[in-house]
Amino acid sequence: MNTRQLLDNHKLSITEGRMNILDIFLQSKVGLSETDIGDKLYRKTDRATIYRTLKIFRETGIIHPVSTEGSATKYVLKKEPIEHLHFKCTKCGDITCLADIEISGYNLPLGYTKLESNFLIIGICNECNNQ
Amino acid sequence: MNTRQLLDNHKLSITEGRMNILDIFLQSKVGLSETDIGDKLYRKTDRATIYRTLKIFRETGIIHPVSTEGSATKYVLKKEPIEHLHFKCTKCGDITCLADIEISGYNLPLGYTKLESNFLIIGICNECNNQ
DNA sequence: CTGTGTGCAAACACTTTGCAGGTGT
DNA sequence: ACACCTGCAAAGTGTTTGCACACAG
Repeated sequence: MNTRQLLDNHKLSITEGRMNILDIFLQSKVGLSETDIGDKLYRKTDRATIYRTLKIFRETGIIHPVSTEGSATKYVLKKEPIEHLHFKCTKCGDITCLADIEISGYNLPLGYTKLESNFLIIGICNECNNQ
Repeated sequence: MNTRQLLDNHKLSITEGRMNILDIFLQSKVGLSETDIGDKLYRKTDRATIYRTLKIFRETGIIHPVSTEGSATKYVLKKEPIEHLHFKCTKCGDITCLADIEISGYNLPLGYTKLESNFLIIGICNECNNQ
C-alpha cells in the first residue's frame, strides 16, 4: 500500500509531513504515540503538527486508538472492521494487534447502539516471556 | 457492603477521606474520574489526595480503570473477575459496566500471558437513544 | 491564487512529587 | 509514638489553540 494512494483514498491533501507519518505507521507493527512518531522523525516535525495529523488520520479512519493506559494515546492503522484484540505488554510497553483473534458471542442490551469498540488485553508478550 | 469492612479487607487504614471516596464509588453506577469525585466532595479534598487514593484503590484491587478515551481515567469498583464489557456513551459520557455480558471464545497466541483485560464498547446508551 | 498545512509560542488538562503538619492504630 | 495520610505548592506530561507564514492543488 502506497502512502500517496492511501491519503488520496481518504480525500486528504498529500503533504510531505503526512506521508512521513503514514510511512511510519505502515512500517510499524506496534501502536504509536505522538512521542514515538516525533522520535522517529528526529523531532524535526512540530508536536502540534503531529497531534493534528493524528487527529485527522483518526477522523478519516486511517488509524484508530488502541490504548491510553497510563499515558499517551497510541494508534495503529485500521485493519478490516472485524472486532479483534489488542495486546499491551507490561514489560516492553508495546501494543500489538492480535488481528487473527476475532471476538464474538456477545450481544448488547436492548436499546444500546455500537459505534466503535476496543478490546485490550494486558499481560506479557511472547518475546518478553522468553527472556 | 460496608466501607470500613471493604478497606479493612484490603489491609488499608481507615481514614475519613478514603471512606468518603469509597462511598461515592459504592453509590455510583458509572465510572468516575478524579474530577467527578472531587466535584461530589465539593472540592473539599485535595486533588493529589484523590489521585493517591485512586492509585492505592487500584493497586489493592478495590477499583479498576474502565476508560481513558479522550481525557481523564475513569474507574469503577471491581466486580467478580469474569471478563465483561464496559460501555461508553458518546452522548452523555457515562461509562457503565455491562456486567451481565461475559466475553468468551478467544485464546491468546502461544507464549502470551494475560494479567488484565479491558473490553470497551463505544456507542449510544439506552437512555440517550430514547430521547 | 486560495485554502489548507505547518511551526512557534502559549495555554490548558491531567497527574505526580516533595515537604511539613495532622491523623489513625 | 510511629507510621502513614493529607494539603499545599510546584512541576511534569500529554494535548490543544491562535496566529503568521509556507505550500499544495
